Amino acid sequence: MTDTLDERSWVILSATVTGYIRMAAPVGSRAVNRLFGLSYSPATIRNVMADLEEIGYLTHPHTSAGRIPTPKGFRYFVDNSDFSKGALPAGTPKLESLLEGVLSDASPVDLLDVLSTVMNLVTRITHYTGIVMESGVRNGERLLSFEVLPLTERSLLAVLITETGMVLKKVIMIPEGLGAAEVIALGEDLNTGFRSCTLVRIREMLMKEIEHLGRAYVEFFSQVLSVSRQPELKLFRTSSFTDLPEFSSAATLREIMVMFEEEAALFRIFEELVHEERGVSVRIGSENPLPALQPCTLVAIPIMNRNVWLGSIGLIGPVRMQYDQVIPLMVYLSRRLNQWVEETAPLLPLGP
Amino acid sequence: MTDTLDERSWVILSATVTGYIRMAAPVGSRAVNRLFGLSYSPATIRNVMADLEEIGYLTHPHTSAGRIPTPKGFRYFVDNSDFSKGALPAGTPKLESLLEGVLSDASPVDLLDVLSTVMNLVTRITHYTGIVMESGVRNGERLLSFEVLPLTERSLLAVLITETGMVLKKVIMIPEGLGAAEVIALGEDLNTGFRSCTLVRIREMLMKEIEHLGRAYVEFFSQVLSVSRQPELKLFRTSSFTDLPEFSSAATLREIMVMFEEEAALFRIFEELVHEERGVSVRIGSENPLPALQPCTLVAIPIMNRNVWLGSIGLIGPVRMQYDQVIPLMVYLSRRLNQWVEETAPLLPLGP
DNA sequence: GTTAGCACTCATCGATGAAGAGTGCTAAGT
DNA sequence: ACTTAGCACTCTTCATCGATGAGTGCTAAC
Repeated sequence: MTDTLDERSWVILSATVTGYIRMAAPVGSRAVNRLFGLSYSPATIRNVMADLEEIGYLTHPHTSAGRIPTPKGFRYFVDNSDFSKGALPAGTPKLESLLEGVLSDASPVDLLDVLSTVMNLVTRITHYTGIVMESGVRNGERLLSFEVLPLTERSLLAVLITETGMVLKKVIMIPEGLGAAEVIALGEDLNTGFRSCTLVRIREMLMKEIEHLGRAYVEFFSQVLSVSRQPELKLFRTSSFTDLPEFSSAATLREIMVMFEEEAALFRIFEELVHEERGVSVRIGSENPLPALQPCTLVAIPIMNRNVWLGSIGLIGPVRMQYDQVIPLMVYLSRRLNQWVEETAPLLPLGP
Repeated sequence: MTDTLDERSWVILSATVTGYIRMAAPVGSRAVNRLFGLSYSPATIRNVMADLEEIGYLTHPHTSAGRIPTPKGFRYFVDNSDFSKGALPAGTPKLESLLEGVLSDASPVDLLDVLSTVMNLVTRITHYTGIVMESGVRNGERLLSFEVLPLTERSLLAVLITETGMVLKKVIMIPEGLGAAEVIALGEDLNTGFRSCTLVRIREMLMKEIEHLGRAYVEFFSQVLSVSRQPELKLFRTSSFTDLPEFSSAATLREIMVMFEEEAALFRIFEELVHEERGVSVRIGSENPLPALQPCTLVAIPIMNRNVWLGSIGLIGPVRMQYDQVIPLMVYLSRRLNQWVEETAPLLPLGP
């Protein structure tokens, strides 16, 4: 499958892909010849293109049109290009200095905010849609503080803070047969008793305790146990697709918009990517699971702190994405953000 | 301006508007006559329509087309219709029971979540775009708890909880010349000293104190003072516009998508609406400030607790919105949600 | 093995014209 | 005086047609 192309074929494939990225339209033999000043004549290029089409790297919308790279063609292009010295998108130096500013007085405790700010900037530069995701509850985290506060006559507010600064809150109805003061005292016991235990461990221990206690206590504890935190997802510049000719029809735009509303599906994608790759993931066209993502490329990186997944950021654009700019940019972001997290984040647990 | 129409004109205006809402296309005299079984002949209707056009309630895309209501026409229609006994949209009974379920075991402490759940349901029924907004810091709120917790060697986490259950958190760098323990003790003083003072008051008092204290202390306090909370905004089913013929062009869709990314502008709109009206606000077409909102109608209600604005919810749809369904629905939601908040919310402050 | 030449294909675009919906006016009806 | 039927007229929509031009694939010459 992954045949290695000879030099000439590679040059022509590469030129076709680059041309298509630039023009957003099928590129013909003549265009490849002229645009890239190749020494091969259009006729030769045509022959090579026909070969490339046979291996499945290029297609033909119709007889008299130029060639379009297939996802497979893009994949070969991405895998075999050396982007390391590629020019970052215009505005990157500015981004870098802004990024340093953002990171210097922020803490990973506010990860979602920081990543949002970053992707906001990034989408301004790249003109693709940005995604920021923060993973949900991380059960391995340790308890930093647990507090129960009076809210109304019948309810209390339980606030649970983990060592990474995650704040979980939950309104607790005062169980029948218990007074507010009693419940608060109970909360204080919990706070002192379980401090710096992991959340899973606390749950386990509470489960055991529950048997020995009365009904009312059980009710209180089970309410406490249900404190959780949903993963969060934010999108930036979803309107970027409206600028692209291949998404100029209302129908395709509709597909995209509907897809962006399926937060659960998007979340799953990032979850899967994290299990597969730790660096920059590139999913081109049909490599994406969602139908609506098939005309798109997703470039994503996870944000990790010592093997614990905190969240991810990604860019979604057309298949003819400016890989030469986006990939180096994401490599850079991955390195910088993960370094920042490791350096400034509160300690994370080692075991589960 | 607000001429009162005679019976016949009103019937015909009303039929035209209703017809246009239903057909999404200019409606002609014949259609009005047939569709609504009016006793006036097409010719008469034509005459009346010409009159209505002269007063500015209807327009003409071109000579041989039917009539379209102007925003002014819609406004008259909305103001003079009695929607009170109008049928709620299909699925409303189900919504009501779901709503009761949601409200029964939720607290206004999680207002954003609750409103999000509600609007998620509502947008499923109405097929319009939903907006949920939670207002930001409410300085009049009283302090319920303030806690400083160790996070890393050089930083602490300050967690501030207000009486409405809002949790504000902020990472505080340990000021030079102070130890972590000292800072934590300082936080505890603050907690006991200022409990149940309003946030503004606390800020005022801290400002005064600051003068008497050393550099390091000042630094700590000023970090604490900067704790704040941004307003939040969520959109639901923005793709609803893709189903409407009047937004079927990619260009108009683009406008809509870009507008929905302008969170600040949307926020401002809700802020202004709250100052103007306490019930259901209806902004039709050109009555909206944003250019991109001109082909839209916004129906919004604020969520209040004793004159304190907690947030808003709204529906955005085409100008030819199903007012007869949406308005009663929003009236109902306004009543039910505000009642719920007043009944179950933690006490809110009276003065500033 | 490479390239020039040429016939052929096919999408795009503008012009043309028929169809159809709806108006506005006039004149007749009540 | 108000209402309605009739009819010419307007203007959009849609399909058809043909010209245009880009680009290919093949063949034959280099």
